[in-house]
Amino acid sequence: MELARRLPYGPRMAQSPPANRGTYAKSSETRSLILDAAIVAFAESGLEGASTRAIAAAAGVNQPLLNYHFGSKDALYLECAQAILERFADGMAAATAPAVAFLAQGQGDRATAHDLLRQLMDALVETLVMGEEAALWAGFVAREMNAPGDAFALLYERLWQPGTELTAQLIRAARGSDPDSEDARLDALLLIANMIAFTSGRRVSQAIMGWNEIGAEQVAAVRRSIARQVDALVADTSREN
Amino acid sequence: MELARRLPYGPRMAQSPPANRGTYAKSSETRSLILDAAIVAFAESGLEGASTRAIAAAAGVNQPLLNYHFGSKDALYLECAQAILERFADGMAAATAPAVAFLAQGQGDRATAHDLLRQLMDALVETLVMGEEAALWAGFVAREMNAPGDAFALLYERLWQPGTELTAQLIRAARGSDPDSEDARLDALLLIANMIAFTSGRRVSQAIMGWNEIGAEQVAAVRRSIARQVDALVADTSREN
DNA sequence: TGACGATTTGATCGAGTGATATAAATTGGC
DNA sequence: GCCAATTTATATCACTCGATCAAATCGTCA
Repeated sequence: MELARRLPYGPRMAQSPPANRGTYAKSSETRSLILDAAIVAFAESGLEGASTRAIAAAAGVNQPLLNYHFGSKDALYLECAQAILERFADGMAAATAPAVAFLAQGQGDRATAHDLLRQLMDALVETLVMGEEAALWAGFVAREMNAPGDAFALLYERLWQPGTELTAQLIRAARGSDPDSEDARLDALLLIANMIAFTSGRRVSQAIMGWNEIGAEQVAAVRRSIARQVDALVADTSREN
Repeated sequence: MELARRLPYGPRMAQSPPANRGTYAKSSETRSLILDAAIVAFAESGLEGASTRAIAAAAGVNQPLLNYHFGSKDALYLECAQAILERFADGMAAATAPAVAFLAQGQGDRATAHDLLRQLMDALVETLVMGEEAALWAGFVAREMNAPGDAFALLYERLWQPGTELTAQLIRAARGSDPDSEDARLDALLLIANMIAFTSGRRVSQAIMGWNEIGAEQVAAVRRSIARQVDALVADTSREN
């Protein structure tokens, strides 16, 4: 896990010739072509279900090119995970940055924390439920969560852990409760888990709701339901049952 | 889908000798041995990831025996889905039966509906979060939800659709709201989605909560959090935002 | 333009897959 | 004990898989 951060492209260098890649213009273009196709394939079929030949065909290139550029199928899979992490973080930056800044400055008033929490969840719904390619990312992430593979440690450290921690701290700040409260962490987990209904469970949920598409109207409905949960979560300052 | 119900063992009969199986006692025993091993293997590795040789080895039998009993790998996979459905339904019967009876008798008071809803969710948490083999079922179901395969239609008709419908009707009854309310269905979906945090997401959640095990104490915490959600859900009778 | 390395290709290797065939051994109900 | 159902052992088929290699192509720079 720590090794993965220090040597993100490590395994490939060890066995492949391209030491100074990027000199040629077309090379990096082909690389991202393969990467995009691989993300789709891995998200839809998993590491074992997606064949390198199918990925190559989808990318419009030859099969040995995958190993030339990425060293191995496993290394390509890892780079897909990293690319997904980066793209997701970019899409959420507008909502996470203010929240992080707020928490960093120590004590703030509870109303602001409540607002930031609601905005964070709104952004999450907007990104995951509305965005089309985010549905692919969710498929990838859901597989790795269900059956841990090579990318599990990476996703845990850079996605699940910081995501739930940020949410939990906002909940605590909005409640004005103990900053070590374990309840807030559990509530954050369950709150975020709601998203799965419309990410990896999109097909099922869409069928059950009878929605032909998931457009602005549907996203608004989901957002309302989540917002109501957030309000109930924060309002409940007495934590004994 | 309709065909699947009328001919649950159809595809096998067409190509395999055992027309009158079940005559011998040991035969059915071996069958369930294979079935149990297959459920574990499919849940952990998926349809493509689990090989028939590995399943046979885990069951302690020969590989050709799988096809002798089930006709094909796909048919075995389908029977696993059916077995999971039955076992899950058995485990939930104590909670679903009163709810179904209550709803069948037309109008009941809202407090009773609220109670039944809470008991239904309690049973769901108890079965899915506490039960060990339920974690396997969840892995199987999560895969099929994320990437629909041969068992999708079966799971939809016998698990997701009736499950969310029952929950939604209880929510409506507890609220005293319009029995056609779309909001209740959406709320039911998100409520049930919470479970995923501790089924297919069990590993992640356990690490984040810092729980060494998921025992009675942990299940109680989850149950409290869910119960609070149910209360907030029902209390909110004004449905405009 | 020619040279040389980076990139891309076609062909192939060994391993593993699901399914089937065959023959023999074992089992259990009648 | 008969006889069919079940199980084992072994071998094989046709196929797909990831990975590798030599050769062809491409792009940059001398």
